[in-house]
Amino acid sequence: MNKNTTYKESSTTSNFIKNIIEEDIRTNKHNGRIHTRFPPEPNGYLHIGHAKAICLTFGLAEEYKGLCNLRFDDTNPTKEDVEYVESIKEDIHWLGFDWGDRLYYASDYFDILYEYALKLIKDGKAYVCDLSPDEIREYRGTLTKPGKNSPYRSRTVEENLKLFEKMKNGEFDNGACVLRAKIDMTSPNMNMRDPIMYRIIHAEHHRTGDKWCIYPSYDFTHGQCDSIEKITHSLCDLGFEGHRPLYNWFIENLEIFPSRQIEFARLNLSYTVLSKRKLRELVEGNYVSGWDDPRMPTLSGLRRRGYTPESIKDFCERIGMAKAESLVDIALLEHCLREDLNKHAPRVMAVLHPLKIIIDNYPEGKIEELDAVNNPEDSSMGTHKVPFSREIFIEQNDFMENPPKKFWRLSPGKEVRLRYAYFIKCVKVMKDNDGNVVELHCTYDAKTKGGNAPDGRKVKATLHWVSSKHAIDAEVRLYDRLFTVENPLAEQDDFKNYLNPKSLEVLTSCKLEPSLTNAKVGIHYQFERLGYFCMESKDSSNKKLVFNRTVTLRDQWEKIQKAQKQKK
RNA sequence: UGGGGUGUGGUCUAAUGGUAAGACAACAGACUCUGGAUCUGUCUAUCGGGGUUCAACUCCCUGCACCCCAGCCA
Repeated sequence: MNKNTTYKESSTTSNFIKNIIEEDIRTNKHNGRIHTRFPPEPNGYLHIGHAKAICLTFGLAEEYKGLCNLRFDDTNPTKEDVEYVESIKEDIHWLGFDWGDRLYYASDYFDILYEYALKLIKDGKAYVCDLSPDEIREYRGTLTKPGKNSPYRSRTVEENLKLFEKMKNGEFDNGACVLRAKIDMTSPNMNMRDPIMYRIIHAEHHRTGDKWCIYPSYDFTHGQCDSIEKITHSLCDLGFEGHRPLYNWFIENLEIFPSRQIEFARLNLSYTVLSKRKLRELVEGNYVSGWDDPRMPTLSGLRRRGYTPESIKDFCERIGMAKAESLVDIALLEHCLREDLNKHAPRVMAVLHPLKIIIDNYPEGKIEELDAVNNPEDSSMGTHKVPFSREIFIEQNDFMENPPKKFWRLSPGKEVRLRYAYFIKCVKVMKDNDGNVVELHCTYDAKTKGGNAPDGRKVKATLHWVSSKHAIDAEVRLYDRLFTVENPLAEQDDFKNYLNPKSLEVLTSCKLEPSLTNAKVGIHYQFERLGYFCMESKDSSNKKLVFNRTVTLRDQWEKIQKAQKQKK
């Protein structure tokens, strides 16, 4: 069996990057070695768009028995912070990937980069330019007009060497001059018009402290770091397509290991934004509670919301990998989540909008312990007990005094099943002075214990419930999509105008079945008939239980209702 | 109007000259002690126009549309 066949068997869907890799393996490029890297800048939190890149780079390494490095791209001390380094590491681990002993920083290579710069200067391929930022922009030309050479372009090697030395030694102020590559000011590719290699920034770096006051630009850093680490396939987003000629130029002129840059389309997700800048705007403007607000598409937000790493990885696999820009339906993410949670989440009963029921013919003071299945998808998860008594809560919307067509739940005179308990029939509706239903009186059929009638009669609906005397109180936070429109950034005005005002609804008088006393952060529950929920990791306490709704269950009834409304 | 990219059902992705496939969504039905899950079925696609070929999503020509590039950000 050849290698090719092996890989085809282990891979799921193919994509253009895997095709390239398999061709490289076939032709024995780099002796068949595959080495990728994930290169975040530590200036913000990772989001699900990064998860796509993480799954790609780490996933490819796993699939082709290669390696993937984690390398922080920390070339701009004014924008980066250690806080972000830690969160990024945590998020990658949470997703289930590991970089082993290959944790690197671009700043690890500042000395080598400096030597590289010296080499280009000595080869007459780089020069110190004293033009001001404005002048540089002016000399660069425009998209349709070629640029013109800087008057400093023809400085001698010796002069450049001396000036660059002075730059390094801190003899100039910020912005006084820069080191530029001498390429071609008339290139139709703006990136090749003598790009900046080094700029002066008198600032403390989170790793190198005050050792440097000149810092290499992205272009003069990234490819060389890839090369130093012998990265074979350097994957980045489409935004860097135009930088590839420059990436290659530095590698060729420095005569170093030829890493290959390949670009793919970044992820866009409907009803949210995936841009660090925009997310930061939401955080700093207090539109959300922080980077890890459960409504945020950040990995920390999704984690707190109750998303599982498995569901996110599955999603990243299913969206595929291509160069066409696209907007993925968030429904796919939710599908992956439900699929995972359905298989693994234990079922419990909770009433979010309680309506009290008194079962008139059930003995006062009597308590029964009923068996409830933990997960119908997985019998090995066993059962647990739920207490039943004369007074219970059901969901307010499980009762309607004047039910429309297809409403199968409780209404006056109608019989329904209480999950795992009995059939009950509504005999009386109690209202307050305003006509609101405040309490129901029902009767139960003792022969239907466990939920089946010996005479074989059927009921159309099964309701979840909680015994009022045993219920535990909790706050439940219901989340909905962050924005009201599919693509907030495509709107004419500010994307923040499309924030969903109902993205968070807090319910304070919810009733949970008593087994939830033992709930823990990190366990995902299904509240039957409602959705998947998890304990709030920051705000929940013994005094005040707080749960987050991760995602609702699919709801046919909601669809029917919408259809009925539209008919009217 | 310089350069670099991208166009496949409503959405995302396959097919690398040989039956246009899968997933999500939608719709219909079956089943169900969750109106969940599961199962079955249905709908809808190669940007346009030429050409090469027995055969084109694929190759050629030509239009069109959309995206990216003029930071001392990455």
